[in-house]
Amino acid sequence: MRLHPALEYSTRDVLPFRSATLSTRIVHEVREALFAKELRPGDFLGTEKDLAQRFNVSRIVARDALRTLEAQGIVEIKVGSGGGARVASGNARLFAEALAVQLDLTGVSVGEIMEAQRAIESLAAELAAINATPGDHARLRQLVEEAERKIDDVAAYTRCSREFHLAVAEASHNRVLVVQLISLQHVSWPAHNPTLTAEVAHRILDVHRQLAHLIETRDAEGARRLMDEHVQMIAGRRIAEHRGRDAAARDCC
Amino acid sequence: MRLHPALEYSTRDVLPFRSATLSTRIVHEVREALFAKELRPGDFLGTEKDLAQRFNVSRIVARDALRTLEAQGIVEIKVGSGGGARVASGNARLFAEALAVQLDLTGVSVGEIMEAQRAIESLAAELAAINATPGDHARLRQLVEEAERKIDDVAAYTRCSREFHLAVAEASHNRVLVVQLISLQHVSWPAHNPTLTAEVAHRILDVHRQLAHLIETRDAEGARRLMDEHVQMIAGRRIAEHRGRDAAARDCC
DNA sequence: CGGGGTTAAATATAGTATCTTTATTATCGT
DNA sequence: ACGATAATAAAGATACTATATTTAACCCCG
Repeated sequence: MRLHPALEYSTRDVLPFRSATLSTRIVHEVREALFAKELRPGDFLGTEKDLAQRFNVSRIVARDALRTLEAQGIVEIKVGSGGGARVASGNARLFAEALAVQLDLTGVSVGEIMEAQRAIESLAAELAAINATPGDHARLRQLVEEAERKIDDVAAYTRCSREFHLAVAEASHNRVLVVQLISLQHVSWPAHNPTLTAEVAHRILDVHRQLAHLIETRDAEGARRLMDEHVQMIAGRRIAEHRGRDAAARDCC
Repeated sequence: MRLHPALEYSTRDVLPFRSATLSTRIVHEVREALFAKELRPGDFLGTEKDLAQRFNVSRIVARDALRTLEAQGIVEIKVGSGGGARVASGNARLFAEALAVQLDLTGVSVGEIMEAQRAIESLAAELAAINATPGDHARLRQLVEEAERKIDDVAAYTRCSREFHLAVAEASHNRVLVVQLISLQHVSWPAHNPTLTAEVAHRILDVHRQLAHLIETRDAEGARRLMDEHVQMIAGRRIAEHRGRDAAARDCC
């Protein structure tokens, strides 16, 4: 099978000094080729054996490089005939998890996350009012109705609410905002929603309905302001929940 | 060397079905332990051999898992006596590159990136006006002065400008905003700045000076508005540059 | 002679085992 | 306290077996 031309002559530049390990060199070359547009999603990178020969290393090294590239979402690996490594297309979920891990390791507070989320979602609402298509409008209405039906099932209602926020971001037609919101939700959104009372649920539903309406009537400034306010309310609840959880942990442990 | 207790009994739950590969199972268990706060930065995970024994697999599998965890920034690996895998602390650079790759693979436009950057930086300026310490104020002033000295050296001036924007984000004392800005700059900031004229450079410097002043006088609303306007101006320039580059590519190829 | 489904061969990763080399740290002796 | 030495652990190489997947050959049937 023919290899992608971007890697044809990659061994010509003999390594000046080994930048730590052999596999990192391979990883770097592939990444650079990607940024230089010499590689595009779907391109065939080669098999373990191919890469090993091309870079004049053992298969272990090639394998290490592929593991790293795979973990970074740069390549997809398939086994069997016709298999091997191919350049992946974007994968928001993978990236969202990477951010979640980093935020966890950095030890950021809920407050910091919610502040960022406010910025992202306010802009998303503003742009949604400008860019949303009739299809987006329908989806937002549909999600509001679904949440209304599920208002007594806390878990389902919470999931539905999260979907609504994501749908607003998607209606903005800005994929950066979508990716960023997914990753922040991954960290900030509660799996169970212990402090959700019926009254709060109704208030949230009402805001969502208004948001859908403002977006449909293309009131960008109104949508922005309402979303801003709404996320601040959510932030307050999350921070309070978090303080409660910490207190509970102190009590029981 | 003692292993971290979070991994002591991880083999008790026999695998119900192999979720694709053995190494992914190890990766998942470590990640879950991380999110469950059973593992914290600095904790010792074990050596390749340790992990292999613990999960009852060969060293290659353990190694695959460690390569993946390393690529995701979850662990750091050291060779030699006393070496092995340890849980890493946050690494913004690593994450920024991950976002850059994903945005590249997804094929997002410069416009989308700059919109998101506007949201992030406006909020950063607002929060900087509220949270900045005297040390932050000094750093901002210093960067403005440095840029003033380097105004004739395009590359140095561009670098300095970027530093200023990052310093504002750091002055917000919100680490999420810092991480997000680093990653967006990684994609949007030009290495060379071909359309930067002396007049534009002076105008930018002036805005930076005003921003530093508004942050120092704790005018949150003013800082926010000025930054918003400023990033919109930058966005316009980047988009124009990009169109120019595309046109040039069409002409020469 | 043509089509469709089954089987077999080819291919490539997943995983195992054992080895050498190299980098780093810990230890021990002076 | 310092320097040589031993111990440790990853980096890398080699040669396997097992398993999954696709391609292609084949056979049967219409």
